[in-house]
Amino acid sequence: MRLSTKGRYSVTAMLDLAIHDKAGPVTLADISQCQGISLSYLEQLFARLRKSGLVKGVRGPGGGYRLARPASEISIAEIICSVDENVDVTRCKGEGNCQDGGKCLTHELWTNLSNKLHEFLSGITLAQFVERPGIPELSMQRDKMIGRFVLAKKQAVAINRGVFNINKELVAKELAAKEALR
Amino acid sequence: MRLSTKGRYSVTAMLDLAIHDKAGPVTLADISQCQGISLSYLEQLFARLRKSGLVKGVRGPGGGYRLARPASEISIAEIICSVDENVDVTRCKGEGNCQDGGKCLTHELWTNLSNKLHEFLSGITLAQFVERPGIPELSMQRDKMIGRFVLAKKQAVAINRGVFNINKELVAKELAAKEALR
DNA sequence: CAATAACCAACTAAATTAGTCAGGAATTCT
DNA sequence: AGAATTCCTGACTAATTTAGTTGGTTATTG
Repeated sequence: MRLSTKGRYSVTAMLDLAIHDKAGPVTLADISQCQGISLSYLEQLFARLRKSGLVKGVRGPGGGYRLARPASEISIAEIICSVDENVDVTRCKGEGNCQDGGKCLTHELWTNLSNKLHEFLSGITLAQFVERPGIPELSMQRDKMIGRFVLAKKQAVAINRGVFNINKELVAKELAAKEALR
Repeated sequence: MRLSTKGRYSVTAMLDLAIHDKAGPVTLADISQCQGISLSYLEQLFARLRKSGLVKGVRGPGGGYRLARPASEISIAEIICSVDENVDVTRCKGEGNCQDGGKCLTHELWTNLSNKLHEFLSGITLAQFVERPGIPELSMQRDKMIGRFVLAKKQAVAINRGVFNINKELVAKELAAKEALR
C-alpha cells in the first residue's frame, strides 16, 4: 500500500464528487479549477477510477463524473489502490539470502502492518466524511461564493433526465448570478 | 502524510534493529544484504533517522546502529515522517479560488482523514510487532541459517562494554560456523 | 451544426527515488 | 603504531514517477 499525492488528489476529487452527488455530475474542469490540479492529469486519474468501477462518466453538455456506487459503499482504501498500482513488495522474491521457503521475517512483519493499514482505510467510506451535519449546506454556500453553479441552465436539463425535480426559480437565479460574473 | 518505498525501507530496517536490539548493534551492511537495499541508500535513510533521534550510531568494529529509545516508545508514524519530509499539503495556499478565509472544504476533509491516519500509525509501536511470542527465537534461528552472526568474536567484546554477559561457548560455536562458510 | 465534456494517446519537464563514488572520522584489534 | 571496521558526509548519476501539455476523437445536447 502506497500513499502519495496521487492518492490524495484522487481522494479529494472523490470527496468532491460525493459532496455534489445529489446535484448531478461534476466536471473535471470544475475540480481542476477548485483544487488546482491540471485537467489532463485529472483525466488520467479518472481513467483509472473508471476502470476500477468507482465512477461513471456522463458525456455531453451537463455531463461530468458521478459516483458509480453510493458514497457509503466506497472506501478510501479502494480509491488509493485504484490509482497507484502496488509494486513489488518484497525485493527478495523467494530467492536470495533470507529464504526459509519464504520471505524475510521483517518483510513478514511489514506485510502484517501493511494489512492493518489497509484494513483501517477500508473501514473509512466517503459517506462518513460527507454526511456529517452541516457539510452539504457549507459546500453549497461555498460553491455560490466561488462562482461554481451545479444547477446552471443546461445542466438542469441533464439532471432532469429522470433523477430529480428541479426548482426552476433557483436555476434562474443561479444562472443570472453566473451571467453577472462575466 | 506520505507512504512510499522509502518509508517501507525505513520501517523494515527499524524492525530489524528492534529484533536484534538486545544482541547489540546491527550494521547497515547486514541490513543491506538481507533486505536487498543498497548500502549507501540505507546510509542516507539512517542519516535522517539519526537526526530525528530514532537511532544511535556506534562506530568502529563491532559497531552499527541501535535504537535510541526502547522499541515500545517508537511509533511507525515517527519513522515514516522522519524519512519523507511532508511537502505542501494544500496547493490553494490561502489564495486562489476556494477561499473562505481558509481552504477548500474537500481539503479540510482530507486533512481530517490524514490526521486519522497519522493517529492510527502513532498508536502502533515497533515493540508491538517484535515482542510477539516466538518472534525472537525465529529471528535468531534464521540469522544462523543465512550466516548472519550477531555474536561474532569481535562484536562480543563490543557488547561486553557493560551491557551483557556473553555465553562464551555460544560465541565460539558461532565463530566456528562462520569460518566454515568461507 | 455548434458547444460541451468525456475519452484517448503520445510526448515533455520536473521531481523523487535509488544507487554510485570517493573520501573522512571514530573505534577496535593486532 | 598501524590495519581493519563501520559510521558518516557530500556530490554526482541513472531510473522511475509525477505532473502537465498537446492534439486529437466520440457522445450528447441545444
